[in-house]
Amino acid sequence: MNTANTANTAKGARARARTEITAAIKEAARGQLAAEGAAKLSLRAVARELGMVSSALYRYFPSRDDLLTALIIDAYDSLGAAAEQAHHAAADATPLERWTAVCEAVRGWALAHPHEYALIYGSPVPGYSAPQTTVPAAARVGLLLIGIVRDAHEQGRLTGHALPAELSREAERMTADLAPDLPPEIVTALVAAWAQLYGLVGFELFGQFNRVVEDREPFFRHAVVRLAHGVGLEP
Amino acid sequence: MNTANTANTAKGARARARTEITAAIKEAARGQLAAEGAAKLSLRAVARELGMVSSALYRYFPSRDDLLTALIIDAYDSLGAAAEQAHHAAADATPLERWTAVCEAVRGWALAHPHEYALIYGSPVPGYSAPQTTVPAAARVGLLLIGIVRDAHEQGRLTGHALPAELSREAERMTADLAPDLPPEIVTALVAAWAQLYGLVGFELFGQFNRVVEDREPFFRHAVVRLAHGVGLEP
DNA sequence: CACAAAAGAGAGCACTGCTCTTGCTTTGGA
DNA sequence: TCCAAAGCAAGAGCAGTGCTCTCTTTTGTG
Repeated sequence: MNTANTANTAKGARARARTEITAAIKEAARGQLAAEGAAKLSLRAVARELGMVSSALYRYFPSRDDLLTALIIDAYDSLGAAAEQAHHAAADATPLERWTAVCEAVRGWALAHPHEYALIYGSPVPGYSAPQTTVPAAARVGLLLIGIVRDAHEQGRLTGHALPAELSREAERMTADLAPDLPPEIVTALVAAWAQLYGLVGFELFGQFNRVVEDREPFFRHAVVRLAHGVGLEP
Repeated sequence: MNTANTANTAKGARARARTEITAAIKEAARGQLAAEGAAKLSLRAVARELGMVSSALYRYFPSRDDLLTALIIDAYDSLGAAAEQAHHAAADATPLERWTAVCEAVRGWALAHPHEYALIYGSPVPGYSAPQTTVPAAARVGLLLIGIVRDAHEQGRLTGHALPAELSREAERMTADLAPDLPPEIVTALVAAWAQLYGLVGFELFGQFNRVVEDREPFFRHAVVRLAHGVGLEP
């Protein structure tokens, strides 16, 4: 997959055609995904759209689930890129403003790509267990949030809340894994806020807010600011 | 001629058989759901398991999606019942304790019925739009949380946070709909916490916490207490 | 009892993911 | 340059799916 970068032109025409066709397949599949959802993504329909026969597709993706996995990775990357771009555009703002910028970028991307969002943050596909390949792409938004909180911490703009004793071990473990330079209570709150952010987005996207929350943008913005407060970010 | 009874068996044998078979179908479908997930729920397999032919199933459910809808309603009810039972068991405790009891019941039910949880809080099925019939069942947990917060409010154990001006209209609309006796800032925070709760549960269930949060029970408990604080519940 | 309504059985349609075999084209090394 | 090897597309075919239609059997009731 991501091995054909530098040697792209050096490789023969065949290899180039391969990456091109692979991209075309993903493109067509993404189209079906956006139109009908993951459940109705049909290899045969993709093949038809590309003017090939269904069995030819198996030269590029060994199974339907592998195609889905490729789309999942792309979706994570697309979401991560959107979040990073929003963060970059707010680079000079306060940590709280950068936090909300990233969160709103996540929401915006989700609303623009509902089926792709459902693919990565909805129910996992049948027997599929997220391959390790998705991890780096999936981590991008989280890393962004960690970075924002780290900056706030360095600026002395953080106030934590005490942790219960039963959680201290796990909090320290998570801290060592994710951000050893931050206090454990902050890291814990950050991880929870990370999950809660996707709760807000998912509820809006999957219709749970129908007839409950109507004017969602200000609601989301406020919820996300309160989320930041919970992590310790001060205005 | 003989026996104009039908008083004790008001519905007749046929109607009873119908409800029995309907229940058996749902039961078998639930089994497949738990074993393989919603995507692999096959009408034919259900029929096979029951010793009927697939076409006979259509006398009970007009389509596969209708079967799924029935399972969705049952799942909402099962989750709602679990939450209500946990709430009832903690009836004499403080609002904060009742809050955590309900939240932990939701998490426990989700862990015990992952595929059913995915059915109701994961990505919606292809073209399906939640029929209005699911609403009352879906609302049970939310009503429970509203009731807890209302009790806390009556006991004077609530402290709200100011809302931004852009949100005041929507906050008042939601308050009028959901809990006119509560302050709008509380209702807003409550709705957000409701969504965030499912973010926490979903991330654990769908594997987003893998290699991130290991000891999840204390993490969840603490997160849920902080959630309650965010709504204004004091210990 | 007779008759209409309800239920089951079976065949069949259009579709799916996937495999296997058969030819054709490109490629890289001798 | 030539040629075997590898890559690729096509087609047929298998087992499975949701769903519809027709036909037969069962069953409750007038």
